[in-house]
Amino acid sequence: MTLDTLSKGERTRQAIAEVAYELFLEQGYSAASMRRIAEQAGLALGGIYNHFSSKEEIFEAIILEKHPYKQILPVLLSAPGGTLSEFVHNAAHALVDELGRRPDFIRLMFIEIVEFNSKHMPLFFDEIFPEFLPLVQRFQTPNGELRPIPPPLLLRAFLGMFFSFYITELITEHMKIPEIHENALDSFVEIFLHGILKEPA
Amino acid sequence: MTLDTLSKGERTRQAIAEVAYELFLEQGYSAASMRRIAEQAGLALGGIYNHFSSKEEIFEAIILEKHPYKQILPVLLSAPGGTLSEFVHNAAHALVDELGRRPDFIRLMFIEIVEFNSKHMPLFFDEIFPEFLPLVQRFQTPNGELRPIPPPLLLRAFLGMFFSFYITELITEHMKIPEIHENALDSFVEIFLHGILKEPA
DNA sequence: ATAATAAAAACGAACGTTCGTTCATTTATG
DNA sequence: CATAAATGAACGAACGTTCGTTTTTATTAT
Repeated sequence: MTLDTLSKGERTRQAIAEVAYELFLEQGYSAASMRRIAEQAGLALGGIYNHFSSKEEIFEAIILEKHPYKQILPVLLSAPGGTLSEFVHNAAHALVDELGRRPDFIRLMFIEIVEFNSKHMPLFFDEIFPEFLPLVQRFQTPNGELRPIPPPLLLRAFLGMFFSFYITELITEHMKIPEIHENALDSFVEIFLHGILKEPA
Repeated sequence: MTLDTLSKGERTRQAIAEVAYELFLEQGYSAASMRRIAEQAGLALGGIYNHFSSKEEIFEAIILEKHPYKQILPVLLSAPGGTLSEFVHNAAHALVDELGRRPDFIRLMFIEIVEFNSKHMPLFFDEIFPEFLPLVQRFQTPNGELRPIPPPLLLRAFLGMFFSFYITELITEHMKIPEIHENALDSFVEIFLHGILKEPA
């Protein structure tokens, strides 16, 4: 996985993807040109096509690798918490913190929605969701405190809930009314827990 | 304001804006071409430039006219409610309902963020916020129940809070866990009221 | 009303760029 | 030495915008 063990081709491919990622974030998909990607990646225009068959294929590779859900996975996997309630609380805070540290992430979602009408999302969900499932299964014991909700649903609810919370913060961050936001995340956690637990926490 | 009283020029201008609005929503800003706008608006390519000096000027006109905040204004202005709490409750529900009826609105915001990095937003806020202020002033009496918060802040908090709630719903709507969402809006209302009132409702 | 007239609007070809992609060729790699 | 990678010119298409011209509109004088 280090630089030396990678073939020349693989290194170039990653350089292209990395540069394209930055340009897509800066300018959007259409406005970021193949010529500029090639230039910044340090190779000729035509050379890109030895590694990707089209511009959209570059974008698809980036979506799979850099989507916020993918970036957030290790953060959630390492969130502490003995009980389910503790874990949800910690995982939610860890997720929102991490997203706050990397506001660029969310733009990739926006770009996909605007320029592709979410057409890559089914593929993405199929690829990424299995990686999240161990999180859920950890607490899904036969007589546990969890209501019998299918794991994919649980997962989508969690991600949707706290991803949306982050977007909330993003939009309202410049409004500077701390009283309103101070405990908002914990309110979200409460609402979510109330939805998935047999007995209220 | 009827069709007859409008000059030919004004009618064409509106037709262009209307068609461009739909195309921008469908394809994004860059991908929607001037030729296609002209074609669908029923005039020649060059004719557009008798009414708009550039493609971006069309987008700016659309932002001012079709931005969700603008569309939501009359809905809020006509929301009933004797007390502030009642009004906030009704206004929040009216806003979320109206947005739910028109999911296209939110795409315009996404497009602006992705393709223009929010560069039109300051202009937009200056144009649109004064129109909202009567809403706030209605309840800002010297010894009222409202904490002394500057009206623009109050306004931004309200719009941010319930706009974000709508986005939440948008993202999680296909997840189908009704238990979680049933009373979520009222939870938002509670949180918001707790933030702006001297005494809890 | 009708005709004259100046202004507004529509036309469509053309401009210069830039786009994503291809390809024959050369260079570098393993 | 065979294969992978890089080259850069070239392709056709599409882009936003301009411009000289024609047509339509709205206003004025008859």
